Amino acid sequence: MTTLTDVAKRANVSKMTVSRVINHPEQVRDELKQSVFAAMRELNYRPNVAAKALVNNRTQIIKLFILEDMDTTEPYYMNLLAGISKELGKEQYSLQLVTEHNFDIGGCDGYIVTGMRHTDFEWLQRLERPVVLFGENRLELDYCDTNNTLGTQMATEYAIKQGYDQIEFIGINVKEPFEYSREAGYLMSMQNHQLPTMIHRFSNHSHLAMEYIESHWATLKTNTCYVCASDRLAFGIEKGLTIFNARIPQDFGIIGFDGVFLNQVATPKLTTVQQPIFELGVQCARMLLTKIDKDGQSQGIEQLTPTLSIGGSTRNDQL
Amino acid sequence: MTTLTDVAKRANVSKMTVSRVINHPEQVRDELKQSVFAAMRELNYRPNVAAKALVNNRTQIIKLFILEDMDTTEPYYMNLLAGISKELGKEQYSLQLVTEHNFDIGGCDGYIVTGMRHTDFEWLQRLERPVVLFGENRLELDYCDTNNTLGTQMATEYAIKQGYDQIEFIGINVKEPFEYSREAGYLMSMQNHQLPTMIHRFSNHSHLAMEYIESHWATLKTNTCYVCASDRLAFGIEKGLTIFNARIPQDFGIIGFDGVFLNQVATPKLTTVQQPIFELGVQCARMLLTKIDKDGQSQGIEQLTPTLSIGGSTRNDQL
DNA sequence: TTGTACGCGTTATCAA
DNA sequence: TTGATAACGCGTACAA
Repeated sequence: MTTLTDVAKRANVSKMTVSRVINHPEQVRDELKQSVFAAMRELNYRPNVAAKALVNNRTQIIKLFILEDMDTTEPYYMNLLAGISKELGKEQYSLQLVTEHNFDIGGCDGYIVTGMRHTDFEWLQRLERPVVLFGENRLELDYCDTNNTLGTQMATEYAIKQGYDQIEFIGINVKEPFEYSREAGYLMSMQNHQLPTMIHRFSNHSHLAMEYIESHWATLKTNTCYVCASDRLAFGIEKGLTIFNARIPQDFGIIGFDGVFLNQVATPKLTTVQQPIFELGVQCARMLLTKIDKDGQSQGIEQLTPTLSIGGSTRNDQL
Repeated sequence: MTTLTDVAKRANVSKMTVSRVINHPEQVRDELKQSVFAAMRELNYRPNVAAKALVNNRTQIIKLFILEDMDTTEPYYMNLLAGISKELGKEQYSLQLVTEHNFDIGGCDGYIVTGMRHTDFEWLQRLERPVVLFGENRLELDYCDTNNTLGTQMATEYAIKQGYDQIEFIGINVKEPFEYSREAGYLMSMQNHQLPTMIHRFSNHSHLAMEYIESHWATLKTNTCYVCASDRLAFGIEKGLTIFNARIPQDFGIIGFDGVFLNQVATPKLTTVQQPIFELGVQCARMLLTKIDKDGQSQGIEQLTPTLSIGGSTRNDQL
């Protein structure tokens, strides 16, 4: 294993110069810098993370809190994790998962928290390291999320453009910001077009949406499009409609929200507001690293733009 | 932050004694041990992972290679990760994900590899740290996996017991050990009962299984049970049968394999061979940590027993 | 059984 | 702009 000292000898400088080349390159003459770089390359130098962590009083560890019951949101997370991990890796950080299974102790340099409900606010505030949330909040905490309002606006506008007569919103009955934002997007678009609104809410389980369709089939009007707050609900709506052999997308349209996995296995595939989950992971990590670097200074919020992924559950050209 | 030295002072011993209490407790008198423990508790001592890593020439990092395309297997992995992470946490290890997105460099103490195909064998062998695979292999590499053969035996026996006349296997057309083992379980059970066997194979996509049913509907015999090598295929079979309003489970039975997510969203819910994914994660990590501890010594294999999760896609009492 | 001295690889401080 | 030194917290080797 090559160390700083090895590189220093090879380049005929002190090890401090090598260290500076890495951490404060502006303090070193270009000439020296070049020969140090050369030495590092020749010796295939890799900094020792542990030594660095020790002297900086850091752990090089980020904890990821997953506060929601994992079974309900699973398909989602691997992409997030991949994004986070990619970004953390760049600065030699590694990851510890904290779930319901191991609410453990042990140091870290910062936290990424997903699935926060407002009841978590209190203990979150007591964390002694920088925190970045994945998911909207209205508590002045730094976060990254999809632009939820924009997402449902895109969905609603698309439904309108495709000529559906009624456009109804199938929401999740939680009192959380992401849901308010999604409903707001729907309401704004509808009001802009002076269309009447209708919102139904269920817990985020496909069978509840399916049962709603089953029990209300007689009263449903054709040429309705359901804009849903999640793919789970959209999936349930689609299954419900399929039971009655409803014509999708001709007589009923369905648009989901998430765009991870479930939209793909549905038949027909769901048109859905696709969240840029991987990029959100990258951004979360990026924001947290910056925050750590700046001694916990607030980093504000970051809202990424979703894309509307067109599937077979909506008409895709105007009548 | 309390250090070894702080604890030592409080307990009126040298810091080496404290260190020994942690790493070689058998070398310390009970009396001293007690007072050291007391001091650690009072001062809320937490070992400094970086310092430990530095002196031991370790990184306290485990890399998790996910070799398959993440989109195809997603729902699966979070449970695995949770299990791995829980076990690693106990010994202050943290995790780095290596996926198609970041095939990065950087040291670690060991590897967990999932989704290995036989073509990966060569470069895997060149890894310079202990490796444990998640998933069967026949290359003498240490691994943890579900007992795949037992799983399909359980499924097949159950189908027989429920009185289905034909029992056919829907396999994945990959030449990998886990698939051979699953097919073997089916074949063994069928032969034990002197029943005729039938195997179909598809890539692991639900729509392929669905299309199979669609195109062969006319020739299908009622009272057939499909034992599938994955929930994806089972899900496709079920969708295909549903198109024709086939009566499930009365006229057709379906049994999947995996038991993560997809079986839950299917209607009716799939009877499936449920893999103990979380526990497999724990075992993988456990095995790897032991292997690291024993200087890379081979740890053999570990096969955990799956459970048959009964859903609505099979009859659940004998005719 | 317990303690002392030293080194692990890095960075900050201060002096040159 | 560069270098010498000390320090981070812990574990090994050796001495007591």
